Amino acid sequence: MKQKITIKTIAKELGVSTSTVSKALKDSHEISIETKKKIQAYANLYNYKPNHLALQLRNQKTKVIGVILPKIVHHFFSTVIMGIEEGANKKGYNIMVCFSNESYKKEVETLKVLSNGSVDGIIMSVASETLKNKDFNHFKELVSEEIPFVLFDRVVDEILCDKVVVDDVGAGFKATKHLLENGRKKIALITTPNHVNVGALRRQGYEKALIEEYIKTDKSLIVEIDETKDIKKQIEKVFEQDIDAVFAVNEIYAANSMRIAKEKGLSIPNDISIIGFTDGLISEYSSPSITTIAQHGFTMGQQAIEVLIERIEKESEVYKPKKIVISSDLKLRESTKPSS
Amino acid sequence: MKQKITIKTIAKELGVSTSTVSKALKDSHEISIETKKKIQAYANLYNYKPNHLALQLRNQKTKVIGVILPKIVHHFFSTVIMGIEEGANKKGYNIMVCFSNESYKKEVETLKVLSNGSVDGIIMSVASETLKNKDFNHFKELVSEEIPFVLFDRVVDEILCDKVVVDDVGAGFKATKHLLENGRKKIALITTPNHVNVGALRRQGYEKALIEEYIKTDKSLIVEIDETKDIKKQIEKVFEQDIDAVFAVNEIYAANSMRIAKEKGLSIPNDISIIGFTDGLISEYSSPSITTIAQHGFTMGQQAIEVLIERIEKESEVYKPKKIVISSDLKLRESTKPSS
DNA sequence: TAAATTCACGAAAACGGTTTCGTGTTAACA
DNA sequence: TGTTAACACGAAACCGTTTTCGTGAATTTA
Repeated sequence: MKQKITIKTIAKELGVSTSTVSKALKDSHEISIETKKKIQAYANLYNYKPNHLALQLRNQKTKVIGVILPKIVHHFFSTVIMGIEEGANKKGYNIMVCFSNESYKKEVETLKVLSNGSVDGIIMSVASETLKNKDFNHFKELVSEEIPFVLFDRVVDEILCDKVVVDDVGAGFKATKHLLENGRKKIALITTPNHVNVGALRRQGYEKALIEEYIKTDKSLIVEIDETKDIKKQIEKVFEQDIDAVFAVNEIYAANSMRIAKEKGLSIPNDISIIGFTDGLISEYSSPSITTIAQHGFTMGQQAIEVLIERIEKESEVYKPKKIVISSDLKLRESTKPSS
Repeated sequence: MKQKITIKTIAKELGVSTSTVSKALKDSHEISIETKKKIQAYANLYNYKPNHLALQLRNQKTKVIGVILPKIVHHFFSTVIMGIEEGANKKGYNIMVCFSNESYKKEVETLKVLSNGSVDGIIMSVASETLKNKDFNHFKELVSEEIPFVLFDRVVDEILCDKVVVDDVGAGFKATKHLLENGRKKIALITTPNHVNVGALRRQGYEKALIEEYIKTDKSLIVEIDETKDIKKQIEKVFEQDIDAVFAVNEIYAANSMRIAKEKGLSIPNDISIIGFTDGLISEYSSPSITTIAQHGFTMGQQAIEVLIERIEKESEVYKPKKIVISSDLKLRESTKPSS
């Protein structure tokens, strides 16, 4: 890289001190107009840009927010990023995005890198492996260092920090209720293993809705997908039973379910109804289009960055962690019949 | 944030100089074993972490790569990010991701922020508005400052920097050829406005394939989508003509085309064949699934970060910009008949 | 025993800025 | 004419770290 022009260069070249240059560039009243003009002209000519690193070191802040996501090729998470980025930019922050790839080890490493002063605060969603291990020491350490820190979507309750989540229980309830109102009785649930808490919560909502209708949960209707194996095959099993609806906790499971239903010659939504989660492109563009729970990722991102920046900029106050719950909506499409 | 422990604190507390502490922590032979033990124990106890900002300032490098994308809620771009991130991490770099949101102004601003020393190099894909304006001064400036810089996918030829692109002409040719081999004659092309160069190149491939079969390009079969308006409506127009195939330059256009075809009662791939671009989830999960050109975003990301880091780390060499062309594959699925 | 080495550590500069606190010169005032 | 205030600028400290170059004491060598 080309040698950058610094305040020192300007000072030497113009025969003044660095303080004078610094003040002149800030248009300080301490400096005479001629000197300012001369310095500013020179700076402009050589395209002087203040070195951010030096400023960061002096100000003890970076104006950068670290974001750690389990994955990115994923509609929900990329929407959240958008929300975070928009909010961050508005307040003059940039974001540094990293991925854990659902791995505990990578999550720990990434967190270590980010927490050494590279960022002013961190927003993250927990890797599934971490949720499974239940090893949260890296989070505890972060909290004890008092680094501003917010968790979203996949959060861990025992960590005292700000959190932004969707009302997963409510969403699961809404989805199931809608199917019941369609007259469905044998509703399959395609979900994640129970350690992924959002999956567990959506399941609670599912069960709650069934109980309200005096239907006993039938464990054989519940499939916990192991993502390391063939997803479609796992879902196919539940189709061997006599089911009339599917509630899938994400788009991929919903899309797979629909494909299986079609292959079995079932008509959607006449013979079987399908509801997904995450209002992504698959749900929108498949045919029939899929009724889903819209998670409002963008809003989540916005909320997360908002509380984080507040935490960063008003670090005086007593620390009382906030939990923000974003409500989710049922987005009706063609894969379910409208409730009667 | 809690007051961080620094080398100075340790030095003062232990009654030695900062140089001694620094050396002790690096296990230098200059320091006696007892002193080293004492210092290391203390550092460990108080969980000392070297301040990255100070290191960056001293070393004049950040080990951070800036990435600017036009958008993120997009299968191709998020795949590229994955590739970049993986490659960067391997070499000890982190990535700072920003978005231009297809806006010229935001692109310029973001570039300015990143080029003040916050990053060691930049990878980006150009915003569509910039391509339309044809105002590339911000890139020229970057190049003149000799900041390592690579463009991918949406590149601009006149800028002298490393580039990673897919063989768009070849891809367009392949797709069209495949349709022709299926016996299709009236192939609609759903593309972007011509200023988006990837669109223009794919169109060249399309035209080339037609010429080889002595078919004259029929302008009425080509739709240049204006994304600020309703996409579906624009595509519907071309369906008023008697067409037997659609080549869409991205997933969304392909999905929309399929939906329209279905609504018109056309059977896919019997009455009409459809080919998309970008091998994303929509193509995979729609039914029928969509034959597409796979762009290998992950590979592109890997290649981009590889040449960038090479540029950063061997800045001695003479600057001879590289252009890496990634070949793309036709991924056959249900929306076209296999070639006979 | 004098000279040369080795050892263990510290002082200071450097990275690129900002900011506080002088200070010498000139102009205004009494 | 002496005092004061305003003006325009510079010296130096600071942010946290690394690294070069000393340096005094202890040890080895001649």
